[in-house]
Amino acid sequence: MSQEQKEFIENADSVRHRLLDAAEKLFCEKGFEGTSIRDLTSAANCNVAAVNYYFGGKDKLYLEMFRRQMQAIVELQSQTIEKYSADPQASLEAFIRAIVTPPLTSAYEKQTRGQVMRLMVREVLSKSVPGEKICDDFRTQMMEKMVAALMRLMPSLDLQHARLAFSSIESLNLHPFLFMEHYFRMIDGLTFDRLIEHIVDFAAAGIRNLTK
Amino acid sequence: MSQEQKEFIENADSVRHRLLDAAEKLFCEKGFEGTSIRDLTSAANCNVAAVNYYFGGKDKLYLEMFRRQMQAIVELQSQTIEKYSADPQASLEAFIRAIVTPPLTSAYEKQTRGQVMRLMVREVLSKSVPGEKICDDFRTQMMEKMVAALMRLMPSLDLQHARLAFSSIESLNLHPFLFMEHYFRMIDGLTFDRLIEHIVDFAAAGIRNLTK
DNA sequence: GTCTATAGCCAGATAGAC
DNA sequence: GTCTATCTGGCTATAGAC
Repeated sequence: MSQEQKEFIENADSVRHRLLDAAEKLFCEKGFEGTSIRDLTSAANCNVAAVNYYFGGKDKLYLEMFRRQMQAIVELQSQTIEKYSADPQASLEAFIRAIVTPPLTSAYEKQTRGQVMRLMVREVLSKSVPGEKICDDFRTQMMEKMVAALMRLMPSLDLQHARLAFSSIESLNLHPFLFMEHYFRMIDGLTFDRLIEHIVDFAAAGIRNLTK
Repeated sequence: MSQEQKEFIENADSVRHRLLDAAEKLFCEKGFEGTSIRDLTSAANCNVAAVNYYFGGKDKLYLEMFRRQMQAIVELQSQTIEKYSADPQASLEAFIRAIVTPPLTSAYEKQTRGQVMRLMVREVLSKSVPGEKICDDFRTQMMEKMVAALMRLMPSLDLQHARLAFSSIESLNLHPFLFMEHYFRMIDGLTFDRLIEHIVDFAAAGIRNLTK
Protein backbone atom coordinates (compact mmCIF):
# COMPACT_ATOMS: atom_id res chain seq x y z
CA MET A 1 0.00 0.00 0.00
CA SER A 2 1.44 3.35 -1.01
CA GLN A 3 1.93 6.25 1.36
CA GLU A 4 -0.74 8.25 -0.45
CA GLN A 5 -3.23 5.44 -0.05
CA LYS A 6 -2.51 5.18 3.69
CA GLU A 7 -2.97 8.88 4.13
CA PHE A 8 -6.13 8.77 2.11
CA ILE A 9 -7.57 6.08 4.37
CA GLU A 10 -6.46 7.88 7.52
CA ASN A 11 -8.11 11.03 6.33
CA ALA A 12 -11.22 9.19 5.29
CA ASP A 13 -11.37 7.61 8.75
CA SER A 14 -10.22 10.58 10.75
CA VAL A 15 -13.72 11.76 11.61
CA ARG A 16 -14.51 8.25 12.69
CA HIS A 17 -11.43 8.11 14.92
CA ARG A 18 -12.06 11.54 16.35
CA LEU A 19 -15.58 10.46 17.22
CA LEU A 20 -14.32 7.32 18.97
CA ASP A 21 -11.83 9.40 20.94
CA ALA A 22 -14.51 11.91 21.86
CA ALA A 23 -16.78 9.02 22.88
CA GLU A 24 -14.15 7.62 25.25
CA LYS A 25 -13.68 10.98 26.85
CA LEU A 26 -17.28 12.13 27.12
CA PHE A 27 -19.08 8.86 27.85
CA CYS A 28 -16.60 8.18 30.67
CA GLU A 29 -17.12 11.63 32.10
CA LYS A 30 -20.87 12.00 31.75
CA GLY A 31 -22.30 8.60 30.94
CA PHE A 32 -24.33 7.49 27.96
CA GLU A 33 -27.52 9.43 28.60
CA GLY A 34 -25.57 12.39 29.90
CA THR A 35 -23.74 12.77 26.60
CA SER A 36 -25.66 14.04 23.60
CA ILE A 37 -24.77 13.55 19.97
CA ARG A 38 -24.24 17.29 19.88
CA ASP A 39 -21.61 17.02 22.67
CA LEU A 40 -19.82 14.27 20.75
CA THR A 41 -19.80 16.03 17.42
CA SER A 42 -18.67 19.31 18.97
CA ALA A 43 -15.75 17.57 20.66
CA ALA A 44 -14.85 15.73 17.47
CA ASN A 45 -15.23 18.94 15.53
CA CYS A 46 -17.66 17.56 12.99
CA ASN A 47 -21.33 17.94 12.17
CA VAL A 48 -24.18 16.34 14.08
CA ALA A 49 -25.05 13.92 11.27
CA ALA A 50 -21.63 12.20 11.39
CA VAL A 51 -22.48 9.86 14.28
CA ASN A 52 -25.38 8.44 12.34
CA TYR A 53 -23.40 8.38 9.14
CA TYR A 54 -20.36 6.48 10.50
CA PHE A 55 -21.88 4.31 13.21
CA GLY A 56 -25.60 4.21 12.56
CA GLY A 57 -26.56 5.79 15.88
CA LYS A 58 -25.28 6.86 19.27
CA ASP A 59 -25.71 3.38 20.75
CA LYS A 60 -23.62 1.75 18.01
CA LEU A 61 -20.80 4.22 18.63
CA TYR A 62 -20.98 3.32 22.32
CA LEU A 63 -20.60 -0.39 21.59
CA GLU A 64 -17.78 0.17 19.13
CA MET A 65 -15.90 2.12 21.80
CA PHE A 66 -16.07 -0.89 24.15
CA ARG A 67 -15.23 -3.39 21.44
CA ARG A 68 -12.07 -1.53 20.45
CA GLN A 69 -10.70 -1.38 24.02
CA MET A 70 -11.62 -4.93 24.91
CA GLN A 71 -9.96 -6.40 21.91
CA ALA A 72 -6.72 -4.71 22.98
CA ILE A 73 -7.05 -6.07 26.51
CA VAL A 74 -7.77 -9.63 25.45
CA GLU A 75 -4.68 -9.59 23.28
CA LEU A 76 -2.50 -8.23 26.06
CA GLN A 77 -3.67 -10.68 28.72
CA SER A 78 -3.54 -13.62 26.34
CA GLN A 79 0.12 -12.90 25.70
CA THR A 80 0.80 -12.86 29.42
CA ILE A 81 -1.00 -16.15 29.96
CA GLU A 82 0.85 -17.81 27.09
CA LYS A 83 4.17 -16.65 28.44
CA TYR A 84 3.52 -18.13 31.89
CA SER A 85 1.98 -21.28 30.49
CA ALA A 86 5.12 -21.95 28.48
CA ASP A 87 7.46 -21.52 31.48
CA PRO A 88 7.58 -24.59 33.72
CA GLN A 89 9.52 -22.66 36.38
CA ALA A 90 6.96 -19.84 36.76
CA SER A 91 5.63 -19.21 40.25
CA LEU A 92 1.99 -18.68 41.16
CA GLU A 93 2.88 -15.28 42.59
CA ALA A 94 4.60 -14.10 39.42
CA PHE A 95 1.64 -15.21 37.32
CA ILE A 96 -0.89 -13.40 39.50
CA ARG A 97 1.28 -10.29 39.51
CA ALA A 98 1.53 -10.30 35.73
CA ILE A 99 -2.23 -10.62 35.35
CA VAL A 100 -3.17 -8.06 37.96
CA THR A 101 -0.68 -5.30 37.27
CA PRO A 102 -1.80 -3.95 33.85
CA PRO A 103 -5.41 -3.17 34.78
CA LEU A 104 -4.41 -1.72 38.16
CA THR A 105 -1.77 0.44 36.53
CA SER A 106 -4.29 1.79 34.05
CA ALA A 107 -6.64 2.65 36.91
CA TYR A 108 -3.85 4.14 39.03
CA GLU A 109 -2.64 6.32 36.20
CA LYS A 110 -6.19 7.13 35.11
CA GLN A 111 -5.52 5.99 31.59
CA THR A 112 -8.32 6.05 29.06
CA ARG A 113 -8.40 2.29 28.89
CA GLY A 114 -9.03 2.03 32.61
CA GLN A 115 -11.82 4.58 32.45
CA VAL A 116 -13.53 2.81 29.57
CA MET A 117 -13.31 -0.55 31.34
CA ARG A 118 -14.73 0.97 34.49
CA LEU A 119 -17.61 2.28 32.45
CA MET A 120 -18.09 -1.16 30.97
CA VAL A 121 -18.41 -2.69 34.42
CA ARG A 122 -21.12 -0.14 35.14
CA GLU A 123 -22.91 -1.20 32.00
CA VAL A 124 -22.65 -4.88 32.84
CA LEU A 125 -24.28 -4.08 36.17
CA SER A 126 -27.26 -2.68 34.27
CA LYS A 127 -29.65 -5.33 33.21
CA SER A 128 -30.78 -3.68 30.00
CA VAL A 129 -27.33 -3.59 28.49
CA PRO A 130 -27.12 -4.30 24.78
CA GLY A 131 -23.38 -4.99 24.87
CA GLU A 132 -23.39 -7.55 27.64
CA LYS A 133 -22.57 -10.25 25.11
CA ILE A 134 -19.33 -8.51 24.14
CA CYS A 135 -18.19 -8.59 27.73
CA ASP A 136 -19.39 -12.13 28.34
CA ASP A 137 -17.51 -13.53 25.38
CA PHE A 138 -14.41 -11.72 26.59
CA ARG A 139 -14.68 -13.04 30.13
CA THR A 140 -15.36 -16.61 29.02
CA GLN A 141 -12.25 -16.56 26.81
CA MET A 142 -10.11 -15.11 29.59
CA MET A 143 -11.44 -17.51 32.21
CA GLU A 144 -10.77 -20.63 30.18
CA LYS A 145 -7.23 -19.52 29.39
CA MET A 146 -6.48 -18.51 32.96
CA VAL A 147 -8.03 -21.65 34.41
CA ALA A 148 -5.84 -23.79 32.16
CA ALA A 149 -2.77 -21.79 33.18
CA LEU A 150 -3.63 -22.10 36.89
CA MET A 151 -4.08 -25.85 36.62
CA ARG A 152 -0.67 -26.10 34.96
CA LEU A 153 0.92 -24.03 37.74
CA MET A 154 -0.93 -25.90 40.51
CA PRO A 155 -1.51 -29.42 39.23
CA SER A 156 -3.42 -30.44 42.36
CA LEU A 157 -6.26 -27.99 41.56
CA ASP A 158 -9.37 -29.52 40.06
CA LEU A 159 -11.50 -27.68 37.51
CA GLN A 160 -14.08 -26.29 39.93
CA HIS A 161 -11.44 -25.02 42.33
CA ALA A 162 -9.48 -23.48 39.47
CA ARG A 163 -12.58 -21.61 38.33
CA LEU A 164 -13.23 -20.40 41.86
CA ALA A 165 -9.57 -19.36 42.04
CA PHE A 166 -9.99 -17.37 38.83
CA SER A 167 -13.08 -15.68 40.24
CA SER A 168 -11.29 -14.78 43.44
CA ILE A 169 -8.33 -13.32 41.58
CA GLU A 170 -10.78 -11.29 39.54
CA SER A 171 -12.50 -10.16 42.74
CA LEU A 172 -9.27 -9.01 44.33
CA ASN A 173 -8.24 -7.32 41.08
CA LEU A 174 -11.51 -5.64 40.17
CA HIS A 175 -12.22 -4.08 43.56
CA PRO A 176 -9.12 -1.86 43.71
CA PHE A 177 -9.43 -1.30 39.96
CA LEU A 178 -12.88 0.19 40.52
CA PHE A 179 -12.23 1.92 43.84
CA MET A 180 -8.58 2.87 43.58
CA GLU A 181 -9.00 6.32 45.16
CA HIS A 182 -10.79 4.80 48.16
CA TYR A 183 -7.78 2.60 48.89
CA PHE A 184 -5.36 5.47 49.14
CA ARG A 185 -7.83 7.64 51.00
CA MET A 186 -8.70 5.00 53.58
CA ILE A 187 -5.38 3.20 54.11
CA ASP A 188 -2.66 5.48 55.42
CA GLY A 189 0.79 5.00 53.99
CA LEU A 190 -0.34 2.67 51.22
CA THR A 191 1.74 2.73 48.04
CA PHE A 192 0.88 1.28 44.67
CA ASP A 193 3.59 -1.37 44.95
CA ARG A 194 2.41 -2.43 48.41
CA LEU A 195 -1.11 -2.75 47.07
CA ILE A 196 0.03 -5.02 44.26
CA GLU A 197 2.04 -7.17 46.64
CA HIS A 198 -0.88 -7.41 49.04
CA ILE A 199 -3.17 -8.65 46.29
CA VAL A 200 -0.60 -11.11 45.01
CA ASP A 201 0.13 -12.54 48.47
CA PHE A 202 -3.51 -12.64 49.50
CA ALA A 203 -4.61 -14.40 46.34
CA ALA A 204 -1.71 -16.84 46.39
CA ALA A 205 -2.41 -17.79 50.01
CA GLY A 206 -6.08 -18.35 49.19
CA ILE A 207 -5.28 -20.50 46.17
CA ARG A 208 -2.65 -22.59 47.95
CA ASN A 209 -5.19 -23.19 50.70
CA LEU A 210 -7.63 -24.63 48.12
CA THR A 211 -5.59 -27.77 47.65
CA LYS A 212 -5.34 -28.61 51.34
CA MET B 1 -49.82 8.28 69.99
CA SER B 2 -53.37 7.07 69.41
CA GLN B 3 -54.34 4.52 66.81
CA GLU B 4 -56.20 7.15 64.83
CA GLN B 5 -53.16 9.38 64.76
CA LYS B 6 -50.99 6.51 63.51
CA GLU B 7 -53.45 5.68 60.78
CA PHE B 8 -53.69 9.30 59.85
CA ILE B 9 -49.93 9.53 59.45
CA GLU B 10 -49.78 6.26 57.51
CA ASN B 11 -52.44 7.48 55.15
CA ALA B 12 -50.82 10.84 54.78
CA ASP B 13 -47.53 9.10 53.99
CA SER B 14 -48.93 6.32 51.89
CA VAL B 15 -48.34 8.10 48.60
CA ARG B 16 -44.81 8.80 49.77
CA HIS B 17 -44.25 5.12 50.61
CA ARG B 18 -45.80 3.92 47.40
CA LEU B 19 -43.48 6.23 45.49
CA LEU B 20 -40.43 4.89 47.33
CA ASP B 21 -41.50 1.34 46.57
CA ALA B 22 -42.09 2.21 42.92
CA ALA B 23 -38.69 3.88 42.84
CA GLU B 24 -36.94 0.74 44.12
CA LYS B 25 -38.63 -1.35 41.51
CA LEU B 26 -38.32 0.91 38.49
CA PHE B 27 -34.93 2.54 39.06
CA CYS B 28 -33.42 -0.94 39.58
CA GLU B 29 -35.02 -2.21 36.39
CA LYS B 30 -34.45 0.71 34.08
CA GLY B 31 -31.96 3.06 35.74
CA PHE B 32 -32.38 6.69 36.70
CA GLU B 33 -32.56 8.23 33.24
CA GLY B 34 -34.55 5.29 31.91
CA THR B 35 -37.30 5.91 34.45
CA SER B 36 -39.55 8.93 33.97
CA ILE B 37 -41.62 10.64 36.60
CA ARG B 38 -44.62 9.39 34.66
CA ASP B 39 -43.44 5.78 35.06
CA LEU B 40 -43.03 6.31 38.81
CA THR B 41 -46.36 7.98 39.39
CA SER B 42 -48.21 5.43 37.25
CA ALA B 43 -46.70 2.58 39.27
CA ALA B 44 -47.48 4.34 42.55
CA ASN B 45 -50.95 5.12 41.29
CA CYS B 46 -50.76 8.84 41.91
CA ASN B 47 -50.51 12.00 39.84
CA VAL B 48 -47.37 13.27 38.18
CA ALA B 49 -47.01 16.24 40.53
CA ALA B 50 -46.61 14.03 43.62
CA VAL B 51 -42.89 13.36 43.12
CA ASN B 52 -42.17 17.07 43.19
CA TYR B 53 -44.59 17.61 46.05
CA TYR B 54 -43.19 14.91 48.39
CA PHE B 55 -39.50 14.81 47.49
CA GLY B 56 -38.77 18.02 45.63
CA GLY B 57 -37.71 16.31 42.41
CA LYS B 58 -36.89 12.98 40.83
CA ASP B 59 -33.26 13.14 42.01
CA LYS B 60 -34.23 13.66 45.66
CA LEU B 61 -36.50 10.62 45.53
CA TYR B 62 -33.56 8.64 44.14
CA LEU B 63 -31.32 9.64 47.05
CA GLU B 64 -33.99 8.94 49.63
CA MET B 65 -34.38 5.43 48.21
CA PHE B 66 -30.67 4.75 48.79
CA ARG B 67 -30.64 6.34 52.22
CA ARG B 68 -33.50 4.19 53.47
CA GLN B 69 -31.88 0.90 52.38
CA MET B 70 -28.43 1.81 53.60
CA GLN B 71 -29.57 2.73 57.03
CA ALA B 72 -31.09 -0.75 57.37
CA ILE B 73 -27.87 -2.40 56.22
CA VAL B 74 -25.63 -0.44 58.54
CA GLU B 75 -27.81 -1.44 61.48
CA LEU B 76 -27.77 -5.11 60.52
CA GLN B 77 -24.02 -5.34 59.98
CA SER B 78 -23.26 -3.33 63.11
CA GLN B 79 -25.21 -5.85 65.17
CA THR B 80 -23.21 -8.69 63.67
CA ILE B 81 -19.92 -6.98 64.37
CA GLU B 82 -20.90 -6.21 67.95
CA LYS B 83 -21.88 -9.80 68.53
CA TYR B 84 -18.53 -11.13 67.31
CA SER B 85 -16.58 -8.42 69.07
CA ALA B 86 -18.13 -9.41 72.39
CA ASP B 87 -17.31 -13.12 71.96
CA PRO B 88 -13.68 -13.93 72.80
CA GLN B 89 -14.10 -17.48 71.41
CA ALA B 90 -15.30 -16.40 67.96
CA SER B 91 -13.31 -17.72 65.02
CA LEU B 92 -12.16 -15.65 62.06
CA GLU B 93 -14.12 -17.94 59.74
CA ALA B 94 -17.37 -17.52 61.64
CA PHE B 95 -16.97 -13.75 61.62
CA ILE B 96 -16.31 -13.59 57.89
CA ARG B 97 -19.25 -15.90 57.24
CA ALA B 98 -21.57 -13.73 59.31
CA ILE B 99 -20.51 -10.59 57.44
CA VAL B 100 -20.61 -12.06 53.98
CA THR B 101 -23.80 -14.10 54.10
CA PRO B 102 -26.53 -11.42 54.32
CA PRO B 103 -25.55 -9.44 51.22
CA LEU B 104 -24.90 -12.60 49.19
CA THR B 105 -28.25 -14.04 50.25
CA SER B 106 -30.04 -10.89 49.18
CA ALA B 107 -28.33 -11.08 45.79
CA TYR B 108 -28.96 -14.82 45.44
CA GLU B 109 -32.62 -14.45 46.26
CA LYS B 110 -32.89 -11.28 44.17
CA GLN B 111 -34.31 -9.33 47.06
CA THR B 112 -35.11 -5.66 46.64
CA ARG B 113 -32.34 -4.68 49.02
CA GLY B 114 -29.76 -6.48 46.93
CA GLN B 115 -31.00 -4.84 43.75
CA VAL B 116 -30.91 -1.37 45.28
CA MET B 117 -27.38 -1.92 46.61
CA ARG B 118 -26.26 -3.15 43.23
CA LEU B 119 -27.66 0.00 41.71
CA MET B 120 -25.82 2.04 44.32
CA VAL B 121 -22.53 0.46 43.34
CA ARG B 122 -23.25 1.49 39.76
CA GLU B 123 -23.83 5.03 40.94
CA VAL B 124 -20.64 5.11 42.97
CA LEU B 125 -18.79 4.10 39.81
CA SER B 126 -20.15 7.21 38.10
CA LYS B 127 -18.14 10.26 38.87
CA SER B 128 -21.01 12.71 38.74
CA VAL B 129 -22.93 11.03 41.53
CA PRO B 130 -24.66 13.36 43.97
CA GLY B 131 -25.11 10.63 46.61
CA GLU B 132 -21.53 9.50 46.80
CA LYS B 133 -21.23 11.02 50.25
CA ILE B 134 -24.02 8.82 51.60
CA CYS B 135 -22.12 5.74 50.52
CA ASP B 136 -18.78 7.04 51.71
CA ASP B 137 -20.01 7.75 55.22
CA PHE B 138 -21.51 4.28 55.34
CA ARG B 139 -18.34 2.56 54.19
CA THR B 140 -16.13 4.52 56.57
CA GLN B 141 -18.33 3.55 59.51
CA MET B 142 -18.36 -0.11 58.48
CA MET B 143 -14.64 -0.23 57.84
CA GLU B 144 -13.67 1.19 61.22
CA LYS B 145 -15.95 -1.22 63.05
CA MET B 146 -14.80 -4.21 61.05
CA VAL B 147 -11.15 -3.29 61.34
CA ALA B 148 -11.49 -3.07 65.13
CA ALA B 149 -13.23 -6.46 65.20
CA LEU B 150 -10.56 -8.05 62.99
CA MET B 151 -7.77 -6.75 65.20
CA ARG B 152 -9.50 -8.24 68.21
CA LEU B 153 -9.87 -11.60 66.46
CA MET B 154 -6.31 -11.53 65.12
CA PRO B 155 -4.24 -9.53 67.63
CA SER B 156 -1.09 -9.85 65.52
CA LEU B 157 -2.60 -7.72 62.72
CA ASP B 158 -1.47 -4.13 62.57
CA LEU B 159 -3.78 -1.33 61.45
CA GLN B 160 -2.66 -1.18 57.84
CA HIS B 161 -2.93 -4.93 57.39
CA ALA B 162 -6.33 -4.96 59.06
CA ARG B 163 -7.55 -2.32 56.62
CA LEU B 164 -6.19 -4.29 53.70
CA ALA B 165 -7.89 -7.37 55.14
CA PHE B 166 -11.18 -5.48 55.27
CA SER B 167 -10.75 -4.39 51.67
CA SER B 168 -10.01 -7.92 50.55
CA ILE B 169 -13.05 -9.32 52.34
CA GLU B 170 -15.10 -6.63 50.66
CA SER B 171 -13.57 -7.57 47.30
CA LEU B 172 -14.41 -11.23 47.71
CA ASN B 173 -17.89 -10.34 48.92
CA LEU B 174 -18.78 -7.69 46.38
CA HIS B 175 -17.75 -9.59 43.28
CA PRO B 176 -20.19 -12.50 43.67
CA PHE B 177 -22.75 -10.05 45.02
CA LEU B 178 -22.59 -8.14 41.75
CA PHE B 179 -22.07 -11.05 39.38
CA MET B 180 -23.97 -13.85 41.11
CA GLU B 181 -25.50 -15.24 37.93
CA HIS B 182 -22.08 -15.43 36.26
CA TYR B 183 -20.81 -17.68 39.05
CA PHE B 184 -23.51 -20.27 38.59
CA ARG B 185 -23.34 -20.03 34.81
CA MET B 186 -19.58 -20.42 34.63
CA ILE B 187 -18.82 -22.85 37.45
CA ASP B 188 -20.52 -26.21 36.99
CA GLY B 189 -21.98 -27.80 40.08
CA LEU B 190 -21.57 -24.73 42.27
CA THR B 191 -24.09 -24.33 45.07
CA PHE B 192 -24.78 -21.27 47.18
CA ASP B 193 -23.35 -22.93 50.30
CA ARG B 194 -20.19 -23.95 48.52
CA LEU B 195 -19.77 -20.41 47.28
CA ILE B 196 -20.04 -19.04 50.81
CA GLU B 197 -17.57 -21.56 52.14
CA HIS B 198 -15.15 -20.83 49.33
CA ILE B 199 -15.21 -17.13 50.12
CA VAL B 200 -14.83 -17.73 53.85
CA ASP B 201 -11.91 -20.14 53.42
CA PHE B 202 -10.19 -18.02 50.79
CA ALA B 203 -10.46 -14.84 52.83
CA ALA B 204 -9.40 -16.53 56.06
CA ALA B 205 -6.33 -18.05 54.41
CA GLY B 206 -5.37 -14.68 52.97
CA ILE B 207 -5.77 -12.93 56.30
CA ARG B 208 -3.87 -15.58 58.29
CA ASN B 209 -1.07 -15.24 55.77
CA LEU B 210 -0.84 -11.50 56.50
CA THR B 211 0.68 -12.07 59.92
CA LYS B 212 3.40 -14.42 58.70
C1' DG C 1 -53.49 17.22 48.98
C1' DT C 2 -54.67 15.92 44.32
C1' DC C 3 -54.96 16.41 39.61
C1' DT C 4 -54.93 18.17 34.57
C1' DA C 5 -53.03 20.75 31.16
C1' DT C 6 -49.40 22.90 29.34
C1' DA C 7 -45.06 25.52 29.11
C1' DG C 8 -40.44 25.17 27.86
C1' DC C 9 -36.67 22.52 26.80
C1' DC C 10 -33.63 19.22 24.60
C1' DA C 11 -33.00 14.91 22.60
C1' DG C 12 -31.97 11.66 18.23
C1' DA C 13 -32.67 11.22 13.63
C1' DT C 14 -32.85 12.59 8.83
C1' DA C 15 -34.03 15.08 4.30
C1' DG C 16 -31.92 17.47 1.10
C1' DA C 17 -28.56 21.21 -0.40
C1' DC C 18 -23.76 21.48 -1.47
C1' DG D 1 -18.59 13.12 2.71
C1' DT D 2 -20.28 17.21 4.93
C1' DC D 3 -23.49 20.21 6.79
C1' DT D 4 -27.82 22.80 8.11
C1' DA D 5 -32.44 23.01 9.14
C1' DT D 6 -36.09 20.73 10.77
C1' DC D 7 -39.15 16.92 12.21
C1' DT D 8 -40.95 14.34 15.95
C1' DG D 9 -41.21 13.03 20.42
C1' DG D 10 -40.03 12.71 25.30
C1' DC D 11 -38.86 14.85 29.38
C1' DT D 12 -39.31 17.82 34.02
C1' DA D 13 -41.59 21.17 36.28
C1' DT D 14 -45.39 24.02 37.44
C1' DA D 15 -49.66 27.00 37.23
C1' DG D 16 -54.02 26.85 38.50
C1' DA D 17 -58.69 24.30 39.03
C1' DC D 18 -60.83 21.41 42.38
